[in-house]
Amino acid sequence: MATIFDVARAAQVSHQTVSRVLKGDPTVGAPLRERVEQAVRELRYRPSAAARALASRRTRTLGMITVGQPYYGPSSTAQGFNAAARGAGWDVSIEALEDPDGADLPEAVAALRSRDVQAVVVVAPTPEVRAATLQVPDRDVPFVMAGGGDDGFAGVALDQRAGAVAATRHLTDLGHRRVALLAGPAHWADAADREDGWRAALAEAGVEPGPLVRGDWSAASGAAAAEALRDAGATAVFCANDQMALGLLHALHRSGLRVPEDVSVVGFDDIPEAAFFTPALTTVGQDFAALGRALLGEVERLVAGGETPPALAAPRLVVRDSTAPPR
Amino acid sequence: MATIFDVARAAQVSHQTVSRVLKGDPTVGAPLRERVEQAVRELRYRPSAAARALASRRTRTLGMITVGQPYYGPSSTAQGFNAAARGAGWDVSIEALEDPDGADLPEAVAALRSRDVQAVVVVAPTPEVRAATLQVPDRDVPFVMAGGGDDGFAGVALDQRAGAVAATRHLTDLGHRRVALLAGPAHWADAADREDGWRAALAEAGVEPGPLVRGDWSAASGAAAAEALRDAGATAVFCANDQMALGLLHALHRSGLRVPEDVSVVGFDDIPEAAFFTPALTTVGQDFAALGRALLGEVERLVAGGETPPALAAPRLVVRDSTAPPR
DNA sequence: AGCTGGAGCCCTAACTTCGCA
DNA sequence: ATGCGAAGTTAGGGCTCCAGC
Repeated sequence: MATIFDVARAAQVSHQTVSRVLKGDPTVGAPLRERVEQAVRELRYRPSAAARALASRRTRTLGMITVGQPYYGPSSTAQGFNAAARGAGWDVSIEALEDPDGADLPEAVAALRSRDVQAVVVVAPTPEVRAATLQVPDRDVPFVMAGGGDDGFAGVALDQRAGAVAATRHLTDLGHRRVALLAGPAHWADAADREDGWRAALAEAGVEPGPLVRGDWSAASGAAAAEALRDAGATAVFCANDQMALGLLHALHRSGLRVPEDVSVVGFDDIPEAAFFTPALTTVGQDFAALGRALLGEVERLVAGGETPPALAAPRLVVRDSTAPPR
Repeated sequence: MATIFDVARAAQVSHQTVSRVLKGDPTVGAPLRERVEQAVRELRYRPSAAARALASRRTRTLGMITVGQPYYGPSSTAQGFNAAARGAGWDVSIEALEDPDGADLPEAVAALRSRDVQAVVVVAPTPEVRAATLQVPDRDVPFVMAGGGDDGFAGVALDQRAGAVAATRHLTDLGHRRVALLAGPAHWADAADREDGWRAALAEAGVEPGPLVRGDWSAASGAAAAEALRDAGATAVFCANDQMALGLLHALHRSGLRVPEDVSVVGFDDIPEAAFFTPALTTVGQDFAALGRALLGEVERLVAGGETPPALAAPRLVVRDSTAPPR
């Protein structure tokens, strides 16, 4: 590969001038700039990221840690973050954890650190991974959590609470007085926010909170919750994500209960498949790509001291066929 | 940060000895090795990846390009690849393309090249992205395609054809004589393999191929295909992925046809939700994590000249409730 | 065999020099 | 002289590799 000196020789300038042209320094005169740019093109010169990092002590690299199953939300968030980062000239180094308990987190963080990433973004952090992250010695770069910061972490999250309020209010507006929550796992920030919203909307409507059953985000856990929900006499169930709603729909169908005639069901996330559930799922749509971009905004704020990223749009209710007034 | 010289001083050896200990060189004597290891621990020394890359001209970094929607299969494959790569000491730099037509591919490849990645893995390459990849000038590192190589690319794929044969044979064994294919998009390697398997199994059973309708992997396209499939009188449909099967189930239900009584449906992939479709979907399970590991194996073979990775386990049929003998 | 020393990888940052109003 | 804009020069950054001892 050509080096910066080869380019300098070809353009008959010093290597420093080449460096200046590369970074768009305006103090380089037009004629020299031309010559350098042409030499770069002719030699197909690409600067070496390694040498740059070594000399400048900045790697222009961010670390991204993903956790758990490849669900739609986290995957979309990661993708949005990625695209935004590339657009801003960042390189993204990824570490996919296999263990939701975070057993492989130290190893992953070590790998990112030896890469000298300038910040780390954690997507879909389980409570265990959050805790493990706190244990990391010498956290000398910013960590940003997708899905809400706390415990001394920065974080960015969509307004889950507002989404949950919209979903629950939709049910009370339909006349439901026994509105259950099929919640996400305890200690997850996302799950807690959705639970808060559910409680708030019910309080506002003057309705006692219905039964609360906890799942683990999976369709299987949604199916497993069906019996308890039915026994508790819920006429409507707000599910903390679409997968659990799918499992619930499945189990209700099996037990002979009809949706929405016997029970109304609302999901959360609006995964692309939700419109094709049977019946089509009423759910809450979220803009994960925007969340990804916001994560990058927060990272840049922490790294370079930019301004606070603009607030994210609130999730919006998408009404389909799985909700109706109670009988 | 501590440098290798700091460690050398603390351990009273030369920096070169430290380097040897770090890479596990057996020519270092036990006492020195001890001293060095202790100094490393005490100083919390981590080698600088940038300096290493610069000096050794090897970055120990792989590029991964992902394309399109975050579907379960590709996401799982990416995750498996990632975990395997970290285990083998590779760093993975990721580029998520937003445009399935590959408009942002050159930019992504340029980013990876300036990072001096030693190989590039492309997950879920659309035909457009394959084509765009061929246009990349100076492809000086190996490119490995997940989902089958050709056009001068290396590739690793699960045996889609065998899976498709199993799915189709299951339907003919049940007595179906009019077995349709809800195919993936034209020109996708995966789609073609599944189509081949369908044809082969039908030929073997002495059954004329039923209608073939093409979708785009999405549930929406599966729903859109329902009418054409019904009009063609198919009693069974093999869908090239689970999402399209979901859309089909949904549309069939709406039009009053019952599954499996009126039509049998088989999917492909066995996404975690498939067991909770209504009815539970008979489908073909694939080990995406193994595919991810095999991708890494192929990369290492190309980079270091290792042995050919072992063959992947064949996909296996998972029979649930969406298939039955024709009436 | 077991260890040390120095050169070199490719850049950037800081300083220096040059030329001209 | 004075100052400033536009270039060049030098010194590392932290490691591996290749002689040497």
